[in-house]
Amino acid sequence: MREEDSNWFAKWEEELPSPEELIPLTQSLITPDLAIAFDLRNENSGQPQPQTTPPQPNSSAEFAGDEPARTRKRPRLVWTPQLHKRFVEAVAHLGIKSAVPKTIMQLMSVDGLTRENVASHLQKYRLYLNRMQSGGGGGNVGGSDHLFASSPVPSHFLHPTSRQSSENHFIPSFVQISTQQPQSQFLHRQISAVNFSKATDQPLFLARQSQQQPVLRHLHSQVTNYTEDLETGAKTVLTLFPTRND
DNA sequence: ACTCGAATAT
DNA sequence: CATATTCGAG
Repeated sequence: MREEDSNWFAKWEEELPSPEELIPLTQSLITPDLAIAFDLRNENSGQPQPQTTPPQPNSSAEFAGDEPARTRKRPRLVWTPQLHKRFVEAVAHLGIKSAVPKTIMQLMSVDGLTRENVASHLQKYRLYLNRMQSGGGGGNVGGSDHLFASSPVPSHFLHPTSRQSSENHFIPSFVQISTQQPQSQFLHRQISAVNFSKATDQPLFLARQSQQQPVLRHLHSQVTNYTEDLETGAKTVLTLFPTRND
C-alpha cells in the first residue's frame, strides 16, 4: 500500500506543468525558519526533472534581463487523470458548495497551476455533475466524460440536499520533504513545531518543493503521521488528503 | 479592487 | 472536444 502512495506521487510529479514559472502566491507565508528548514536545493541528487512538459514557447532568448513575468503565454494545461484527481480531492474537502477556483488552486498546490486553469476546469466539471444527476442513475456514459469518469465523484457532489457542508471533515494536506541530508530530522521537527504551536488555532504548514522556491501553505490541520515516513526515507511524501478510513 | 462564472473564443 | 479568454456581475 505504501508503494502505491509513492507511485501516485511519482506520477503526479511527472504531471507537473510549467516548470519554469512559479506563482508567487504563497511566498509571503514562508517564515524564515521554514524557509531554512526546507532549504530547497535542486541539486539533482537523484531525481531528475522529467516533466512531460508540453511544447514551451521558449526558444533561447527569454531569460536575459527580461524577467520571467508570469504574464507570459503558458502552454495549454492538460488535465491528466492525476491532476483531475487532485482537483476532485480539493473540491471534496472544500465542499462542493464553497469550492471556488482560488481556493481549489491553493489546495491543489500544483506548481504553475493558475486560477484560470482551475476556473475553466471547474466550469466543465460542474456541467458534468449536472448532466450526471439529470441523466439520473442510468449509467449513460457519454463518450466524452472519460477524464471525469477517471475519478470517482464523491457522493455529496450530486445531491443538492443540504447538510454535508463539510469543511473540516478531513484535513487536506500534503507535505513533500525533499532532503537527502542529515536534515531530515531537523526538518520534521520544524514542521512539528509549527504545527503544534499553532495547532490550537490552526495552521499547519504544507510544504512542497518546487523548482526554486518552496511553496508553503497553511491549513488548519492535525497532522497525524508524517514522522514515520519521514524517518523512513530520505525523500518522503506523505499525503493526508482524503483517506477516510484508510 | 478582486474573483466568480457564464459565455464565448481558440 | 478541451482549454483559454472575456467580461459583466457581486
